[in-house]
Amino acid sequence: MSGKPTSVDVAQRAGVSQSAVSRVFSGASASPETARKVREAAAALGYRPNVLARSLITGRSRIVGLVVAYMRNQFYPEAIERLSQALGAQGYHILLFMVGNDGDMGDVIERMIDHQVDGIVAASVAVDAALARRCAAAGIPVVLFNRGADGAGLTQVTSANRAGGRAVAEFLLAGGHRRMAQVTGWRGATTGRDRAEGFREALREAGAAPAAEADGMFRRDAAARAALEIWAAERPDAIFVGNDHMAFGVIDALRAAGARVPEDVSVVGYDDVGPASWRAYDLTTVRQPAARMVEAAVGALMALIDEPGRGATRIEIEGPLIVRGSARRPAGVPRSPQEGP
Amino acid sequence: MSGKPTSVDVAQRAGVSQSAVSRVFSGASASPETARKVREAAAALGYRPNVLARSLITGRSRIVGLVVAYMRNQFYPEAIERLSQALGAQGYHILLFMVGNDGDMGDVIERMIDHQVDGIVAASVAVDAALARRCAAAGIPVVLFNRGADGAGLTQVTSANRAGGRAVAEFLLAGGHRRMAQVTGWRGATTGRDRAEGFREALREAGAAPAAEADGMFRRDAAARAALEIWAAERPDAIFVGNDHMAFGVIDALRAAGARVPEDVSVVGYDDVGPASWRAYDLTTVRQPAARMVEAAVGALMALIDEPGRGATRIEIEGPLIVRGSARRPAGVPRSPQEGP
DNA sequence: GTAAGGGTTGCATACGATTGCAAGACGGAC
DNA sequence: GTCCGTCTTGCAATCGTATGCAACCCTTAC
Repeated sequence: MSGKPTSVDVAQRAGVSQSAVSRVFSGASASPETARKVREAAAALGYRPNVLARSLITGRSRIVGLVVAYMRNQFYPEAIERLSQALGAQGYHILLFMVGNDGDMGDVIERMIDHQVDGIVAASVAVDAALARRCAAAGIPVVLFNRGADGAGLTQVTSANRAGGRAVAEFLLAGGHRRMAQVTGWRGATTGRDRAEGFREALREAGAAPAAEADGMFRRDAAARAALEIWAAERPDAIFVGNDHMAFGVIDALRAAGARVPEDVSVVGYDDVGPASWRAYDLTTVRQPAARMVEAAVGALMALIDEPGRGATRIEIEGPLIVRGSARRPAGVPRSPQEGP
Repeated sequence: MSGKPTSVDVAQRAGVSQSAVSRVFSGASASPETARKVREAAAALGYRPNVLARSLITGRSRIVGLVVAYMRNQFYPEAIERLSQALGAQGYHILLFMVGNDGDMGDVIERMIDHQVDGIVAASVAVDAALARRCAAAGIPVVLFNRGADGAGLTQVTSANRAGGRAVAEFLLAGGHRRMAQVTGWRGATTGRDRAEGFREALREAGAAPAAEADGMFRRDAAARAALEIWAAERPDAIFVGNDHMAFGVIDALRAAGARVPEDVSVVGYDDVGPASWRAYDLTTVRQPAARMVEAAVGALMALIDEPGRGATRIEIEGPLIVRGSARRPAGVPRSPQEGP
């Protein structure tokens, strides 16, 4: 009784067995009378169940591992904030892992398994088939967030990236653009690829093709450089950038080169992170509905935890094109109404 | 042997006792011969020690709880990224908690204690004396990051906020500004208060005083509104904003009101987050050296974990004023050299 | 009055590791 | 050859909780 009180201490004080205490706190059946005595004793002693001991025996930790790669893209802090809330509401906690872009993902997975996490959310991180197998072998469900995986057969939640890319192309076409380039997200990521392909596809259907393409690697500086080269070489009248984070860099670089946005060149992004609505950028972009994506991801993860045999699902959440001032608008298309305070 | 292999399985296969396996993996002494046999058997079986069982008995989880309030200020994602690395290097993992600004901090602390975290890092979160006592009673050291606490007697790591505020005032004075206002960080936070006081102090010593003051609450929109009111009423020639996150909003608002930055009004921020160096803002600001602050915080936490009796320390890390284009420069003062790629 | 049945309760064991203790092994000094 | 000290090693207890099993109570139906 010197350190933290245990269930035994509570049992003694309440005049019941240790099992009774356990049952009261784990929700198993107990008579109202017993429950009352136990709760009173527990309150008097300041008892709280030891989650480690509980996890050790039940095999469930009520912890989910969260892997994130690149926090400088504002989309992820925003998503993490929401994930934290959604998982918290389900009684889960977050064990956070950050990996470099080329991350030693294997080690991270191993450490998550060590901690007996009940599930894993991998945000914008590559999980290959081998890692997926390790998790499956350990009985730990995985949900990919904002990234797909090719052969791994994992559940994934993304926005409707292809449709988003198409929407951008159609918007630019309708706006009378003729020489449309794109600085794509990293080609090694489904997210980047799908957006780019949707864009290309819609152009093709209109009998057009991108005036230029370059891989921005999801990195601001790389994207800015690529955009400058394209600007110098091709003088496009629009550039579709694979995400907002890169688009800010592209706009800065274009302006530094003397180009006016959108008078000389339209720029469209993807994500609709906070700064996209800031006056300095006023970015036309495709919104990724973080709230709904998180909701779906958590829902899918809970389903997998409850029913391990369940097959993989691919969830795509559609998001609207948010029309602001960084791209010339087709006649009759108004700015999107501003949201929030 | 059906599920995950345990130390008993390894022991059997290696022909040694279970204790021997434990000793090999917990770094206790063992003969080279035994160690070899154990490692081989473990490798063959794919054994990894169960950290829950280990924590249960040792009382140390090698997990630190991280509490964060406001991820929209880029400083925190950046800091978290570094914290993750620094703690990882020490063999610690992060259990992440996000709280609203008015957060139910009590609940969070309780849940951290439940998980037997070895330490807590509270980033920009208010920890009052009562909560501090709870942690002390549970034997869990706490380090405040980027925020001080008044009566709680906790170890804290901040930048030299008062000195930073002074530096801004001196820089603006030297630049010939005459009507200097400030939009402070939240007055309820030491960080916001100290910066504001340093600023005021330096003005006073020069025989001046702020032309206007308002509390920006560390929130972008509140700061922007406050700045607009000040601009309309006082026409200051400079505004010191309590952090970069608010400063971006202030600049956007001023420009929207037709003011040119810095020709009509200089704006200076605090933090030097990533976007401060972006062309659209090109913000003169006081750098908070996140790397060194994190290093200090982790160092302090490790010291407290190793030596629980240790008294509280207050660490202040000095950061330079980064001179860019958002504020008129004194003659002869060059822009700060650009860092990084 | 007795049997059946549902709901509570306590006993004892299990989860998978760490660690104090005592016994064994080995080497060196005398 | 004996004695002592150091290094290994196994035994067994321990961390704090969950849970199967059996005993028990009480109610209801016959």
